[in-house]
Amino acid sequence: MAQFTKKAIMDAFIELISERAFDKITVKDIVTRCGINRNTFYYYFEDIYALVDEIFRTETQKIIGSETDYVSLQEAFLKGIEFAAIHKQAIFHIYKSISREQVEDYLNKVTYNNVLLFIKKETADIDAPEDDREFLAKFYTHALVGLLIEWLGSDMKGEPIEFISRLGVLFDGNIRYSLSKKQAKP
Amino acid sequence: MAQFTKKAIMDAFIELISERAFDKITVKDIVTRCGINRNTFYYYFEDIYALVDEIFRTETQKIIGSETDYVSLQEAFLKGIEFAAIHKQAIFHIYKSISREQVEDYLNKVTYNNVLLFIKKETADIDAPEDDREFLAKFYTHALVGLLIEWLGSDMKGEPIEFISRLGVLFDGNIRYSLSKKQAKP
DNA sequence: GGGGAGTGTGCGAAATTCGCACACTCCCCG
DNA sequence: CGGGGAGTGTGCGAATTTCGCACACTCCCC
Repeated sequence: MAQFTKKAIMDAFIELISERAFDKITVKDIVTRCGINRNTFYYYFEDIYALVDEIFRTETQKIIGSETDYVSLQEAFLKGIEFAAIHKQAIFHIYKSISREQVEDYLNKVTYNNVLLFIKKETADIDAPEDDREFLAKFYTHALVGLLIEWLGSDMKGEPIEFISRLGVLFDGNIRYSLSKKQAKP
Repeated sequence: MAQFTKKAIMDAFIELISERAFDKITVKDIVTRCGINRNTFYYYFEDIYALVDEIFRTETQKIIGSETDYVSLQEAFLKGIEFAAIHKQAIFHIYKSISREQVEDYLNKVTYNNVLLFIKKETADIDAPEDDREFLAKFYTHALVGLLIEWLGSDMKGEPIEFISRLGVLFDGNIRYSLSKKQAKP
């Protein structure tokens, strides 16, 4: 019940997708790589898409569920972009050949969660409704993910660190200001 | 039949032994760490000593079986000692609390194999009996392993690279000389 | 239009993993 | 000294997982 096999299948796919495009990967390739029976694959996954789905879900969970306590949002994003840079090939292959939608959805979820967490921490002392924080988080999420997607589209040119430093000026002070300004209205 | 579980058990032990001494590690610790039933452990291993044994055997095989094609013997040993430095804690705990014999045996086998391989390559053109090459390999193996054991005993003080560079002068030219000298006798 | 490669499914058999129970040792503590 | 707790190793049978084999189906290429 420890399902090491399931993990092995997922790892094998992650390996393969960083080597070649999705349409060049068969179920047989996957099971051969981890030395198991083809039927065992189908025991765990309905098909190869279900596998990709599960990988996205668990990878997202790894980040969302980790409750990482970053000092700044920039730092958090740097980590994220570094991760993206390391898995450049894999992300690129998935993005190009499987599901742009899924990649965007993944980035949105992960980003939104981190942004919201950060905003809540930064503005804990300001008495504003939750809705406002969530709206603010959505705003920044779309901005960031949009930039990330562009970065993906341009074959990830440029260093992550530069990308991040440019974001700096947009964040510092802005979030607190946005929230308290709305609050001052009535 | 892919036995991912067995590997997980071995990995868990390697993790644990790098954290604390052998006599502080129970079977329960191991199975808890990889989330399996205690009986599953006994399905694969007779006891914890059999596990250690197997780990030594497979780790040895990884190196011996890899037929690594090093340019020089020094380079090969540097790799080995770097490996030892990385797994410092684990090797140290095993060496101190389980089986000095097993560690020495492990080092001897791995070292002998690498040395013999190197000697054969270096002296392929010299017409000497295999016995002579094997004797020469044993000689150098004991010398090197002795130094390694001393290094282990002294808590692995000093940088691996220094250790290796000192060996350099002992090797260059010496091996060919030793073998051809014997050959010139009759 | 036939063959090769890949997919997805349906078995039953084999292998693996699990939970539970038991006997045994060791060691600590009152 | 005696009991209790923690760890070990074993013996099941049940549950789960993995495998091998067979089959129907699609797609594509020659």
